[in-house]
Amino acid sequence: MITLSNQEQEIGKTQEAKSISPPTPPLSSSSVSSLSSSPHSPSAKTPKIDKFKEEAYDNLKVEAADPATYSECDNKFARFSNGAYLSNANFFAKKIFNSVVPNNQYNFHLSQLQHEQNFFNNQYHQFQNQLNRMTDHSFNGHHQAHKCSNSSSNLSYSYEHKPQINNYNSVNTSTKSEACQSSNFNEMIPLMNSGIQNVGVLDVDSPDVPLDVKLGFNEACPVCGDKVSGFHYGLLTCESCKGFFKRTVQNKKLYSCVDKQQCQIDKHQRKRCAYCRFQKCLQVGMKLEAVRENRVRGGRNKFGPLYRRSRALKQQILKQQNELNENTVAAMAAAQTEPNGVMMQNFHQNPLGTLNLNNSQNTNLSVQTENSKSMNIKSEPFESTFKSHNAPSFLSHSYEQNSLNPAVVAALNSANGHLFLKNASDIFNYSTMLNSNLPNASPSSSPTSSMSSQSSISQFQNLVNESNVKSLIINKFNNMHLLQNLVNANRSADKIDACSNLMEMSPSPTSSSVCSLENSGHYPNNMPDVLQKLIASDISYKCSEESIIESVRSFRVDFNSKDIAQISCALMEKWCFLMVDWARQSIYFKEIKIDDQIKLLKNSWIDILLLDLMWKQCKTEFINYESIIFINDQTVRINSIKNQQLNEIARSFMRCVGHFKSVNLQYAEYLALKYLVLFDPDVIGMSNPDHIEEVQQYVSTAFVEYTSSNGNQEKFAQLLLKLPDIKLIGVEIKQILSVLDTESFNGRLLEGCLLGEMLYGPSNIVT
DNA sequence: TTAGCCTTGAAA
DNA sequence: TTTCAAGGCTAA
Repeated sequence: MITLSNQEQEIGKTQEAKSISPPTPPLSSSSVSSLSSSPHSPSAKTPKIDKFKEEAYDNLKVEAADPATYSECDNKFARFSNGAYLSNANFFAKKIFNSVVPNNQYNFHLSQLQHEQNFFNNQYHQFQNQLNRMTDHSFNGHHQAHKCSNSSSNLSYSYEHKPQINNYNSVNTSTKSEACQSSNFNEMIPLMNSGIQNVGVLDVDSPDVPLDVKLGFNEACPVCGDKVSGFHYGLLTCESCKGFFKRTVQNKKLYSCVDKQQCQIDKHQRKRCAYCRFQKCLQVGMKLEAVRENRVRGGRNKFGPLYRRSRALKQQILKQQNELNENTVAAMAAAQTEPNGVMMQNFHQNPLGTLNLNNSQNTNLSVQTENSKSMNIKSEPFESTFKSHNAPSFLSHSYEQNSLNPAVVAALNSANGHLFLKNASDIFNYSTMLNSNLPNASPSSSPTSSMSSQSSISQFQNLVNESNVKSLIINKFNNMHLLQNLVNANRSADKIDACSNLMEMSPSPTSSSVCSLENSGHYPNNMPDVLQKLIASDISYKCSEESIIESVRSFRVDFNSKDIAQISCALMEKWCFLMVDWARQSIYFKEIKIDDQIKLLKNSWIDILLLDLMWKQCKTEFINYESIIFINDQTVRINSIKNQQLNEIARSFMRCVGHFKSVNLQYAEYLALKYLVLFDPDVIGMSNPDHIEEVQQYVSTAFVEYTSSNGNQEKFAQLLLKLPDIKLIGVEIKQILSVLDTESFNGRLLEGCLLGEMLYGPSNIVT
């Protein structure tokens, strides 16, 4: 039993930082402490913030499900005997989200710890950012003075039997400007890029190719860019970052940044700020739990499957690069025979890369893993990918033991939305202003509608109050300069014609109908240029999609089958490829750098899949909310899903669908939602986040303009409010996949798969 | 404190 | 037996 009393909180609060001067003063901007958390007392902060924090700390009580398994707990991490950690960020987040667990006692099943941690860390990061913004805006810079140490003082609790301080607070400010060259990101390049950007001339089988090149060890360290020396603490890093990470964790070091926690970390400047360096280590995915508490030397750790998967991917990539190179050479040779280089151009647009899914052509890749097992990847039939596993029944195994994640329920039911109402109402105001300024504003923007607008504000705020998470995500769109963009927006009149309402009159446009719309060039006369472009870009994908869907029709999802895990993952794998293929040919997206594409997709893949599936339901004229139509056109009754967690997810999913139906979600709006989800400028490590934000603004501006001009000024906000729900469903699904893979398949279910790479790559912490 | 090299030892 | 990711050592 671990109880945090007020007295103990005070212990944590009053301990003073012990700063040690760095060895090279001119370079150093960090101080280090091995004991304390914060040089600033809480009283130095603003009353409002303190009050909020007190509420968050109040009555915090943590109870391990099985005290015997609990081995260590300090002020930042509870460490359990199985090596799992639960950070105080999670405790904090649970409190913030007003956990539904009775009596504020949190019971943790060890198997859930790590999966919950990812979710809560993300929520915590977002909350911390909100807190910073709120403080910055509301208290005129008071917070700024303590910003670097605030992350320590926020969470300085201690526990009764081990009151030592150990701060691994992973709060971080997005370092948008620096290129984050994650090895795992690089791994995906050939998976998605069948163009010629990454062509390398490499004979994998040649004895002349050094082993390090074969295994990808010639890559840059994701932390500092130095040469990678091997897998260390979860991913490929250089020797120095390995050592730095080890020293920091083993010696429980505390760092602080004297600047803005945004120091650039590269090979030459990595010594300058230990705080930012360690934050970056965590950010790119180095694993605290890989540092051994007992310092036992030698042997291997539990990340074997992760490393195996990474290696298998590298092997696959090298092979693909090789094949791609052959294709490129062939295409270039062919292009030389064409007077105008037409073939080369076509190759760019629709290359016959190894993973081209624009048609139903099957691509078989045989990958030799390190243990010499031959593995079929991205091939058809998909059963072959998973056939070797004797899986226990999906329904009868681990998931039956796990109830719906209480934290997710808590997040949904949180009553703390008032903290962010300002942001939400800002969006509403934007929407209203836009509407009133539109040249073809709808009647609802007339003076008589202002009162209804006021009541709508209340309604809108009530909606926002439903969930903290909703507000957090809404806030991501808050800073978009919608009005300014609207003013600048080009609304081309030349594409408007009398057949304008054709698309809107079709609540369920089929691929063929959409194609015909595109071919005829007819769009609703109030449809902004940007949305027209989104549709036009989507057309080619949708036209080819039918053949792909046809190829997955053979998958029959039976929740009572013992092979449900394999089949479901195979279907999702295929679906992922479809989605990646869609993104690759999408306007705006195809123009950005491959590395950035990868990061964006890894950040939003599950949300995009969900939006696609929701749209599939919406297209159904007579929708049955008791059934879900899968991507393979199979209809599954929700009642037939006996697993409670999956059943709940399915119902949450259909509630979103119901909402979309009720507001009459249109094709263009569905596309706009996908783009808003995909183009997230807060994804860490983007080479040009400003451009991503710019695209997001284009789309959101057009979105607002369009819905407003259709007389529904609230629709944009209403649709936006569903994104957090979709995000949460995605989190749950990813959690299920992850637990299933690790617990039932020892990490082999998704090994070497795109799905696995999407799931397990370093998290893109959204700030 | 850093970072390159060495030793260790469980898993493959 | 080999591999390789841990921790240890130590010159800078």
